[in-house]
Amino acid sequence: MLHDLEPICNEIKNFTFFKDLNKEKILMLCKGGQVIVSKHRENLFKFGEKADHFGLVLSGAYRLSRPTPHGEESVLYFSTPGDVIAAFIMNRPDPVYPVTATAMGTSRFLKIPRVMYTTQWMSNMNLIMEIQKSLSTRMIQLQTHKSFSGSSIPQRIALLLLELSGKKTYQSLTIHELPIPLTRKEISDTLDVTVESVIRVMSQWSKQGIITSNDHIIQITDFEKIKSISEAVKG
Amino acid sequence: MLHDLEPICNEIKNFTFFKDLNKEKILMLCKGGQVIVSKHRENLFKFGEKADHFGLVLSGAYRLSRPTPHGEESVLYFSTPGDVIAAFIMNRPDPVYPVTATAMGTSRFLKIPRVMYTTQWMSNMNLIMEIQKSLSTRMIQLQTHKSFSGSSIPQRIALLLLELSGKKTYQSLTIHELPIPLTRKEISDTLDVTVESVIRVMSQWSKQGIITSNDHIIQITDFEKIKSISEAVKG
DNA sequence: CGTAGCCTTGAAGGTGATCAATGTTTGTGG
DNA sequence: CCACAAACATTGATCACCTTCAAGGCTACG
Repeated sequence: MLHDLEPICNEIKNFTFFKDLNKEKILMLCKGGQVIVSKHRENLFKFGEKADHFGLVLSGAYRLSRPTPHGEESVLYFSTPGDVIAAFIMNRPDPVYPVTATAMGTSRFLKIPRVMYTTQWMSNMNLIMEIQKSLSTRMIQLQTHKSFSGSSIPQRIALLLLELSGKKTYQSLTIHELPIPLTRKEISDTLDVTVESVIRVMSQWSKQGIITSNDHIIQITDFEKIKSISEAVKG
Repeated sequence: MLHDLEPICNEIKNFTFFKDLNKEKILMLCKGGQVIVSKHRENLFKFGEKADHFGLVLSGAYRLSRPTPHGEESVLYFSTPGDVIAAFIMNRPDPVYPVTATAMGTSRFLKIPRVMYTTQWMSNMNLIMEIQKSLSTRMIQLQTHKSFSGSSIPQRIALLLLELSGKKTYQSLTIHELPIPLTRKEISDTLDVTVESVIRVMSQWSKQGIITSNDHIIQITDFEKIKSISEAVKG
């Protein structure tokens, strides 16, 4: 079992969570781990299911969402490589997944049994700090989204694009490309509005040359314009 | 200094966070702590300020909110006695408060220096688990709110009342009284809608005898009705 | 006793949802 | 490799819900 993880070890040792750890320690933390390859739109786990694993995004991306009362999906987060998923509920009494995790394109995930968290992970001070840091970042992000929920749809889309473009590693001076391929539906589910509304705004922007989109890859071509829209105050 | 905390010790030793700790240990954790008495509408700290303290709600309640782009306040959480506030950002590099904390009526707060968190609190496994549990609860609650943001205002108010009534300790069979006195404005700021909308819905309910409110104390008199409104699916 | 915070009601208007129809792309199995 | 289904994108028309604006009353408190 441990030998299966050897190649993975090299892949993950540069992730923030493991930055100061040696190979042996990493193998300890991931003991019993298993690499899952997800096809596009395939679920890793679903909202409400018994949560007996947590894990690490290796490649691709996963969309974390929840069903709404109307049968829609409310997207809460886009997880990219290096993100730890579902860890923070592992020390609850009888945990269930608070979200559905769906692959966006072919993606890979290192699935780790729950006990590893409560025993190995929790006894590592550095790791605890990192987990709490990433948790607080997510929390603050959610709160930011909430505080913008009263804004107009164009403003909220602009803010989302800026937020996501900040995730990217490489930054060209003029063109900002989002690191994740996004459908209009995914954007609308993130903002909890209808697809039609998102399309109306974004096709307008496309015509005006503010953004470009090709095969779900969105580029911000007029960064300043998007920024000013995101900052607009009505009244 | 330590002697000042002696009486506080008895007050807090029954809070969930300290349930399995003896007096000495509690005094260790709260060393350097200081009791703050807040008047109604007084701020403990403000969004964006340098965060060098965290702490514990002793009595009363504090409303945690953030400013919105329109100059409104977006209420994120109501903290009641026993809640730990601002702890989860203490191990960030250069922390600022992610919310404003405002007293709702006269309230008391035990303010603890940041270093206590990174040194004492973080080295206590039980405490870490409790912190993570409460953090994940708050996180899930925020996510739940988000997923309901597409629902109608009556439905969202109903859900909020049910959620808050669940916080109460004593449960009469028929009448459910909210543990926190709430203004319509606070409700509207929690749901990020206008006061007028909230008033229109709630005065309707008052007339129909579904709820009663007196001096900001809200009682749910027809629990089943509120429940059915909260579960309504349009279409 | 005046101001500040909260509650209330009404009228008008707009933003975004809903519904419907159609085109495009992607993926799958015969 | 084609046919068909499924997911995604687009556009227009209609309308409800909620915001906005305005005006007034109530209560608490310095």
